[in-house]
Amino acid sequence: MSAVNIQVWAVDALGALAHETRLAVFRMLVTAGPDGMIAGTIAEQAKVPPSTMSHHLATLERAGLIQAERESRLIHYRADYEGMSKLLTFLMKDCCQGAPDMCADIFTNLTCNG
Amino acid sequence: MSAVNIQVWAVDALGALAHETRLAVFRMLVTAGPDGMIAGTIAEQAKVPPSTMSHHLATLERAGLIQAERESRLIHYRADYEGMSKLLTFLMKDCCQGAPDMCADIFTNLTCNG
DNA sequence: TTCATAATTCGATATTTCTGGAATTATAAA
DNA sequence: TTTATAATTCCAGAAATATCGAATTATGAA
Repeated sequence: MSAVNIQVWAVDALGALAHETRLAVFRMLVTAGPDGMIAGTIAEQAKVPPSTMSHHLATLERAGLIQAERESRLIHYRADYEGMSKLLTFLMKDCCQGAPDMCADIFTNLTCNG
Repeated sequence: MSAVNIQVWAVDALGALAHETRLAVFRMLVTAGPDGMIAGTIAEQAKVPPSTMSHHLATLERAGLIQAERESRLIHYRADYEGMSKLLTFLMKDCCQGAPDMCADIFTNLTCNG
């Protein structure tokens, strides 16, 4: 996941998020924090059949945006903060180069309390 | 573009970027700065036929990530910094809520000179 | 073992997206 | 008006994604 061209990976990660259900799930897991959520609960909350959700979760996991961990019969999914961070960093790098003004604007608007 | 649910728009914007050629074009335009680039040049640089590129440019424009402006026979495309900023802000909002630690990390790593 | 539960993988269809040559539109020069 | 250039839109086939019931795997309890 790290030897390959980062842009190729970014396309994958963006594609994983470019879906109504998957984006909702990802946001759900990010706000759920480190404990994450159980597969079944995720499917239920998103109102999607388990088998469909399983595909979506696999897509997000392959893209390095979430992580799975089995605990007996349940599987916990949690956001992969490193992947998330990597994607955001990648997206921002170029603006900084090409349009530092706007980059500054973004930083101004983005505080954890705003 | 602003009355509709922002998550719906985000899915669209992410989808627009989730393509090797389109992501490359978008980055090209971001680094090109406010002058932007001409459609033909973009197609040439990306090694893609004009008609194919036209579709991709339209996709990015519909998603609010780039803007087009005709100047006689040429059409200039430039990055839409507002759209970009909106997308990044949207993606970050949740992490701040769910994982302020990581959010802080991202901010630390992201400076226009790093 | 046998049964029950949680989740995934299989398989087959439906839908969406991608691609690029041909035709068309927009603009300007001869 | 005629010709040329830049770009888009049309169209149709190819490729990739999405969906979800049924079958399967993994785990634990009776």
